[in-house]
Amino acid sequence: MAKRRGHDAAETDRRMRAAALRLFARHGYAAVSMRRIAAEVGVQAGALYTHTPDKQTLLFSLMAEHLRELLAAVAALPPAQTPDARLDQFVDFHIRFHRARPDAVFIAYMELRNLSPGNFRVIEGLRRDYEAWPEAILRDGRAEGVFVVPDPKIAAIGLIAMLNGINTWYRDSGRLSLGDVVEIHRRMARGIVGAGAAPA
Amino acid sequence: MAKRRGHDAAETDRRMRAAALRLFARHGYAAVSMRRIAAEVGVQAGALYTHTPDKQTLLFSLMAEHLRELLAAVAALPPAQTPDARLDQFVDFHIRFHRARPDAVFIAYMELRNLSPGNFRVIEGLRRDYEAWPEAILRDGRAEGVFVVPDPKIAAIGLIAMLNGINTWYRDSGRLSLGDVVEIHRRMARGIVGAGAAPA
DNA sequence: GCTTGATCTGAACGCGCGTTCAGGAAATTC
DNA sequence: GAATTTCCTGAACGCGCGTTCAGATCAAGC
Repeated sequence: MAKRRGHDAAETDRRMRAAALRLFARHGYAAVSMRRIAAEVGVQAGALYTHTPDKQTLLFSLMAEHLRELLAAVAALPPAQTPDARLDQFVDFHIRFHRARPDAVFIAYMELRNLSPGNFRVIEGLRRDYEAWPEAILRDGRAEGVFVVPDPKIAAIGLIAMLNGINTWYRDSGRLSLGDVVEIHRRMARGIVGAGAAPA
Repeated sequence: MAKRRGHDAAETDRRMRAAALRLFARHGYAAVSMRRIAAEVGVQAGALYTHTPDKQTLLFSLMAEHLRELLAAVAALPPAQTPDARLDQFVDFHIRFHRARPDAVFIAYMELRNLSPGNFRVIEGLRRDYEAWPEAILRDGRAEGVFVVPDPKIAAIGLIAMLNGINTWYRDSGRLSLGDVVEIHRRMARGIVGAGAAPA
């Protein structure tokens, strides 16, 4: 537990990933060089290769980490009973989880085309695993007769697309609080699944 | 009207823009070189600079052209009377217009960060002009008492986000026809605005 | 058929890219 | 306190980048 003076693998690793996340989100994978990431970390470019085999793997691991955290978090939600309650819970969870990680979300959606084919398949699989959660809620709600959803898969994807849009415009300093935004989208989500809006 | 043999400005111009549109959409602005665009056109890289002052302006003009076409098209829609009919019409229009131009749509949403600040402001303005169309429909519907929309601006943005998601998964060879997709999203759009779903 | 003007070629400019690697420095192990 | 291990530096590799420009080519105008 001696004090380290700059040669701490775990710390450099953390810094590298944080810098890459921010820079990839801000400027795009192709536009960010390893030298620039290294400069943010405070090392020379070559030192990064102690912590990642190459730039492509760095991108992939950032995306995979984000999606695995997302899946773990959604799986850890406390059980809710009715489809309505589960939908409300999902909307709240999705908005808040994604709002807390704008850079990772941005990368996970925008940099798919910069993944190698094999890495792309892995990420796509994780994304589909996540989409299965709202889809199951919609399917169950339809089976119980409380939702009217012609196509649960498309409705789930559409719901996620709508919720993801929030990250492009929401600002903490804006007109609406995050709680307002959640409430508005809960209502719209209930509308999408034909659950009938709550009384005004 | 003599037959040209390779030195036709208009033709080269058209080819350059078509190649840039496709390559930017496929690989991203930063990852596509002027040499690669030139190779698709069948000229040397230097020749492109007869047709665009630089790469940045080429990207901007592709985005601006797309958005101006979009605005012209939405303005040319035949008038519809009720808010319900206008919403149905908008959903149908948006889906079909965007489906017909996947590359331009992709670029207009993904390459915003590669625009210079001045160009960015122009494109953002055009996008807001478009968002004003569905927002007006929602606002009018609420004024007439047929829509229940707490926040028309957010609902309009959410609606567009949901509809834009289609382009990421829809394939002509898929399970659903484009007509099916339109119908499903018309229903979900009516749900978002609290218009009550049509009978199953 | 010569001149003009538009269009393209081909080479060049300086620069930054991802990645590698020999060697040095510091912490850890014995 | 010597040996080992871990992490980093600094230089280098070949390559492709956006852009420029002098000169070639060719259709159009007179």
